[in-house]
Amino acid sequence: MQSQTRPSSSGRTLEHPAPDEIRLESVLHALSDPMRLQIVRTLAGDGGELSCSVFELPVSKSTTTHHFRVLRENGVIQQFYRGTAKMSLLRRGDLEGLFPGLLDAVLASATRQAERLGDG
Amino acid sequence: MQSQTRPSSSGRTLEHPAPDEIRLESVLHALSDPMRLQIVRTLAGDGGELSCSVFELPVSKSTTTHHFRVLRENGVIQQFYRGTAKMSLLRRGDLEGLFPGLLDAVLASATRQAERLGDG
DNA sequence: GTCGAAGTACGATAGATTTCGAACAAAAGG
DNA sequence: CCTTTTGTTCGAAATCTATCGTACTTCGAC
Repeated sequence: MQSQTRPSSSGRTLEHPAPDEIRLESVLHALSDPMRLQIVRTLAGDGGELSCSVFELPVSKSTTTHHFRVLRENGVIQQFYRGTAKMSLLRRGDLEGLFPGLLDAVLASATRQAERLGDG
Repeated sequence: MQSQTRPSSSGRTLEHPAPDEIRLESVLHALSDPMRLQIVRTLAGDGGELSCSVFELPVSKSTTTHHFRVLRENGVIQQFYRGTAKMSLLRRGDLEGLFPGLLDAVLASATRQAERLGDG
């Protein structure tokens, strides 16, 4: 059974929930942490895939790993390895299909609040 | 200005955050609990004010008190006393002003998910 | 004035969550 | 092979959360 199961890159596999496993409550919870909301805003602003290291979060490396994992396990982002880097991107399509308008409303609200609090 | 205040609001005061104190992350956190999301859905469905006791939640009275308090302290609902009952209603206007479209997107997503999971 | 209904307050507890540092692992490039 | 970059894993600690039961308060009705 293990003849050639490893899909693409070496042996580093990442678990992602299927679309029908993504729960609204879990997504809201994932987005309710300031650090994670900032990550999602950055990903949305870029539009593509970003390596974890481009986020200069004011926490340690292991904490950063933790937050990206929460986002991935709750269905907010997709991740994969490219060399030594781990790339992340928003699961825009899946989220829009499940919860139409939700992500955009959250992102717009976050932008609005950042402007209101003087953190444009 | 007290010519005709809320009937018998005697000494029981309830703390509510002012609109500019309501944080997006806090609202998302408040909505990320299944019990609280259910409460908000019921309030939204009714459109008006409801007493806490009409919610037949599968938890104890003290836990119910806790959840309503979280919703109130995070700016999602407004509460006031009427006799022995405590009435709750959504802060639709305030939330719409701060986070346009957010509440509607969450409510629509919740309805959609309930249908998908066979819980209409 | 007494009683029931509706909630609150007060611990208490079990389980999450966020955070850290130190040790480890994989890939890329000399 | 060795080193650097990038990120993971493994405890561990501090804090937060959801939950409960019991005792208490407040209001309206009788």
